[in-house]
Amino acid sequence: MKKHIGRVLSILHRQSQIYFTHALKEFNLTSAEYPFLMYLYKQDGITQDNLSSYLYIDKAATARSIKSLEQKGYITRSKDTKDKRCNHVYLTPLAKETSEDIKKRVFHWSELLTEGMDIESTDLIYCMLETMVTKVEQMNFKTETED
Amino acid sequence: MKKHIGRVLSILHRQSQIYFTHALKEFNLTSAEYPFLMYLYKQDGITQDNLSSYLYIDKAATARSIKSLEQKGYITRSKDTKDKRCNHVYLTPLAKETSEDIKKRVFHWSELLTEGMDIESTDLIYCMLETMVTKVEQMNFKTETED
DNA sequence: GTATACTGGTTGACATATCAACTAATTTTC
DNA sequence: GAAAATTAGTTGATATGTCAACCAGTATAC
Repeated sequence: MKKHIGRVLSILHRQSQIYFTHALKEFNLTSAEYPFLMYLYKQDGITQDNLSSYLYIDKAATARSIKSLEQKGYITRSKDTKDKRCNHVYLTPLAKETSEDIKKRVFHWSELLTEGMDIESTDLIYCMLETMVTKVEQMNFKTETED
Repeated sequence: MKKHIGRVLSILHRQSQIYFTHALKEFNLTSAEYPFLMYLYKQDGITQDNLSSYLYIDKAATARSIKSLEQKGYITRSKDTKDKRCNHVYLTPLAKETSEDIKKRVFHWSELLTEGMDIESTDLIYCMLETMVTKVEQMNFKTETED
């Protein structure tokens, strides 16, 4: 019996968007914006390009989300003094103050999904999903699938 | 160390959209449309509502994808004779002729992701992802998260 | 040093999905 | 059986993301 992993991955993605839309509403954040904040909590001051690469999000989408986060007061931007093409993105006090509450909501989603599962299984699944991501990184569909 | 499963699920979802956009281009199918065909291959003649429920896709999105599949000649629709609200969706000869080739492309994506993993692990991950989907099914964020 | 290629970021066009409002058909309630 | 509630499907507004084209700045080639 062949398995089709795409269906479940799509469902979990769509449902997570719905969850975050509601869970982050009180912070005036959307499901598209929070991933950038989450990475900035680990690496404040990185460039938009770094954010795009880490999240595998198109640089156009990154530009728009970062712009929105700036307007909402969560981040500021400043050009690199040496390489004037680069925008460095920094967390504002607002972002820092609310970080624990925001993170709590974000991790809650993972907890909901893995609730009741034993720790070995959840570790394994995280590990395997990460492996899949690194595999995807090495692919190049646009040319490969032209057969 | 807290884990955030959302990031990897999002990445895999977005990358799969990119893969399917290219892999199904020669069939004139999009990443949004193929999931409906996949389910119809198992259950020809079901209603749009059934498709929405199975795929956890909003009925509005289903309506638009089904309309597009109809225009492309992959499916036909007919109203239920007893319950005139329901649209039954049927595969056309075109859909049936191309089914094996389409399925091959779809399963190829799963194979790429799980390549090199042992069968016990992939079985487990499918099982756990399915479990997560059933969990999501029982949630109701819209009200729950209003705390 | 100038021409060429590449890189980071922005913008416009388009695809995909959700939500809300609506219609039409059906079911429930009384 | 008429009013009210529910259900299947459609449409409009909006959010998210990709791709392509573009600009400006940087790096490479000669």
